[in-house]
Amino acid sequence: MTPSDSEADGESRELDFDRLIHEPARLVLMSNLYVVDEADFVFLSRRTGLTAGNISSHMARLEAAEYVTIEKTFADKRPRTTYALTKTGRAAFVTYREHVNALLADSSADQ
Amino acid sequence: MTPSDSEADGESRELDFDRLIHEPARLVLMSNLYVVDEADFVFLSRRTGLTAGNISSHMARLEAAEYVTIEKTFADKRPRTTYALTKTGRAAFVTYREHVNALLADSSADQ
DNA sequence: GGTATATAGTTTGTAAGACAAAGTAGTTTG
DNA sequence: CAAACTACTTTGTCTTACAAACTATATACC
Repeated sequence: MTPSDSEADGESRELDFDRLIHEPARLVLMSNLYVVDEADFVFLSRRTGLTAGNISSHMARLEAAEYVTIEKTFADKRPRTTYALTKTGRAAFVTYREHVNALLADSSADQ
Repeated sequence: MTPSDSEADGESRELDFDRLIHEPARLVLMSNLYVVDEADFVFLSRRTGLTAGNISSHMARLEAAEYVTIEKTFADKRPRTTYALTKTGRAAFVTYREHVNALLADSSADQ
């Protein structure tokens, strides 16, 4: 059987949501960025509890996908890295949220 | 920096949700199982579009975690594998859904 | 001045695991 | 009786998330 065989049915609960966002660490980072205009490294680190290495590498992947912009400046002679969602990133996040909600919505009809 | 440094702040958007459920394939399988009492292999295959191999291996992992039960019988001389959520699995799914909703909820306050 | 400590990150090594492809076991069809 | 189909399970590979190690600069201590 191949996955494309599923075209046959009309209303399958699909699993085609954005893996880049779905990954927990990035999901937390993106949901934090979504509610603000921008956030810096130290803030996100304190806020999420993610290690420095993970923030760095996950943000690099999000930047590669053009979901976030990374800006490096200096504040008080110290490096300061500021992250922000791009329009693409915002749109992708909204779409992702819709996918998740659609999947979880009808499972919360009962309870 | 270690992750435990984050204990300091009061209200961080945490990322401690159940990876076993979070994985897309398993999330789809579990959300399908959640709304019914039980479902068989063929039904889930058609419904989700997942390949046989993936259903098999993911269900094995869910069984190992005692989130689902796997029952093998014969129907019309053919093997028939039936899956169902356990109480533990149901509870874990509810908790997972709450975690996700909590994370995504305040990001949908604006829009 | 030099060396220890802190801050703000990036790079790297490894171990886990998701996926498709290949394999197994039995059944039906030509 | 062999080819094809059904209903799965096992295996091999490739990705990737994570922590640990590293880099670079700044400040504090002696």
